[in-house]
Amino acid sequence: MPGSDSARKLTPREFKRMKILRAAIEVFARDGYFSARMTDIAKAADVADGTLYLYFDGKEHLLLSVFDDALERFIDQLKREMKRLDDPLDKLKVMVRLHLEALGRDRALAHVLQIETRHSRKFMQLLSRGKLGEYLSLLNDIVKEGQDSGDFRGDVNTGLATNVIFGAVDELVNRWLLADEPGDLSQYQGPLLKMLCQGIVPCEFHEGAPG
Amino acid sequence: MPGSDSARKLTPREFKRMKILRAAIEVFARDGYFSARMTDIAKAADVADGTLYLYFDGKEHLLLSVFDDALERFIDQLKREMKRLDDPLDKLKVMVRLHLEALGRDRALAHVLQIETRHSRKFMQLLSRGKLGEYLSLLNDIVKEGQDSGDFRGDVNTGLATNVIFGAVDELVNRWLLADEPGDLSQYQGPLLKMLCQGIVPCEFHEGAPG
DNA sequence: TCCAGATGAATGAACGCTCATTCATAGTTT
DNA sequence: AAACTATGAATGAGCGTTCATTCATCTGGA
Repeated sequence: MPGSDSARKLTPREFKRMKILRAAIEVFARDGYFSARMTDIAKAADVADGTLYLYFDGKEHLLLSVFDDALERFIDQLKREMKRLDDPLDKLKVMVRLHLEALGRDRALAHVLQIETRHSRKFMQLLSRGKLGEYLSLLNDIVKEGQDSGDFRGDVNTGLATNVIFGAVDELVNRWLLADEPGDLSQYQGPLLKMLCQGIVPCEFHEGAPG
Repeated sequence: MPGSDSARKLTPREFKRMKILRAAIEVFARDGYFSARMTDIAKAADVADGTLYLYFDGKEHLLLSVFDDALERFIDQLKREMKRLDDPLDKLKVMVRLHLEALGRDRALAHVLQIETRHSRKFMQLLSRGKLGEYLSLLNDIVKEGQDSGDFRGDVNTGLATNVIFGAVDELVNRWLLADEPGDLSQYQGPLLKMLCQGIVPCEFHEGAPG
């Protein structure tokens, strides 16, 4: 179901573009970027091979478009939700929830975002400086805000904290992708946040910097 | 420098095998698995194309061998170090330190392990059930031991905690791989552990489960 | 309403290039 | 000279991309 995203009617061209993107997601997820064949994507989109090139510049551009399209949607949603909230911890909760929900809802997309777009360093760098960078920057802002307000510890490096949070969520999604019997991804939201907030060592044992 | 790993002399055959593995690491890291050409690996190993097939069953087997070889070495070292220690927190520290040091020492290897071996789900599943699974299992044991002894919180799911720790380390390595000006990877060991142990929220704010 | 002509989106067979792999030959050791 | 190891040019399958052709739709004159 392509359905209702921004509640606006799609032109025939936009509709076909989306059909191709959707097909690309399925095929990239099933076969992997390099093994996936343009012919198969065309077949899945119910479109001729050549048509792909009327909508996208080539295979690589198609993959990039999948990524950009998905992240743009997600970031827009995120920004909208953030406006309603003040408490940094609430913001963090919502961010993690949306992240897990968005990917939990669409395994194929999750696979493409998590695995297929990480092939070459060059490619990753492109992504990092684009939409992914924007996403990380949003997360970083939340952490910073929490530290400034005293809701979060001030004695951990902001960038490192951002890194740990993102890494934890990211890895959780990865493990869910590899699991034989997946279950609901967003069920981990609560426990994950608890661990990120409180750490693994009970308070009474906390000392200065370890190591 | 291939150098002194198990302090044993290598047969000529073992030596050439290692030379090929090393070359494969460099070329896979530089070009990515799919773009890398066997010819280039042969050239880098100073060996003819056909020779590769006297030592490995093909391109995919070569990538898998890089992974297995590196992880086997690492796991052996880890097990040796663990024997000397009792305190779970010390074990965790050492594990994180060795992880960061091993990859920090060899960027090309890090790149192959982090990026190139994650291409297809099928491939990842193979890895997860092999050496990578063994590594995760070691980490899981440490967390479990700490929880049983009361050194770590018992109220977080063991698997999830393992996941968060691994995800955090893994993502840290990823960001280091993408950085323009890398710096020393193991410098983050202390801060990373601190954050994993204490979380991001000060003790006085801790409550029951969030969400 | 009907039709001739114009438009450009869609098609898919064919092209051309890129490698992974092979194997006939050459070299080296015992 | 036999047995083992290495070589690297040749092979051929696979696949991204192109482009000559088709076809559905639109236009406007009768």
